[in-house]
Amino acid sequence: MTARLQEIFKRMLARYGGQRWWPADTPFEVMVGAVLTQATSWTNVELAIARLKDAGALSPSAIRYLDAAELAALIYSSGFHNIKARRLKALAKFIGDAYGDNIDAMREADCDTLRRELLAVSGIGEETADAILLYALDKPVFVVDAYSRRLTERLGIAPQSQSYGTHQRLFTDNMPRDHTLFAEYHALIVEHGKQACRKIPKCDRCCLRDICQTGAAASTQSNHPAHPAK
DNA sequence: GTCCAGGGCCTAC
DNA sequence: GTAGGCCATGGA
Repeated sequence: MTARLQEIFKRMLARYGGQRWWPADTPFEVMVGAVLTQATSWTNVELAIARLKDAGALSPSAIRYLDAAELAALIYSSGFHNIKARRLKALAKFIGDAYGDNIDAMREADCDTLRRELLAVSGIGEETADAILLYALDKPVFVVDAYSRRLTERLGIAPQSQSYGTHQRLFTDNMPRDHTLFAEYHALIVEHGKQACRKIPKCDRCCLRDICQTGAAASTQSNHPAHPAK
């Protein structure tokens, strides 16, 4: 499995180049983006982050200070604005209460402990917590999302229905525990998903088409159904 | 007009 | 424990 995962990484890197995620100026901006992108396309999130920046609201204290309705208005474009406003305030409160708004202190904290703390924050689930740990705090955790589930299912590596932890261990147990590698791998999976895995005709240009179980190549060789909707 | 997007929470069963 | 509903906008 290790060699297979490395081959997949190598091909995507050659095809798409280094992604150098996450697109943000500060670790806290990464955290905000991780919450806002829940079930939302990144373009909508960018609009919301730009408005938060303009309002000078991209710090834990500013988020705490803002009225929930004001915050919801600023992040309107990201969808679920009322819920996400509550989630951002809960996250900002946690950072203030537990770490005194000191992001460096969070970075130095024990990874497992911090993950448990983040999961206890309302609105932070496993994927969001891991995105924060990996991209904002340089912790070596792998982010499992819809893209990685879709990819591993199509490559016949793992069924999409696997639990989050099982899916995550597929990568963490078979790859060097390096946050830079995990960040790049996940970013490449997302880029690959956007460019090559969403529409069947694009499979012709997919760098993984010869090992894909459900792609165009596979479906022309058998009666295998084309890509599942999600 | 319809579908989907870099989830998570809550409720019912 | 798990399936389903809900939260919601913007782009394709």
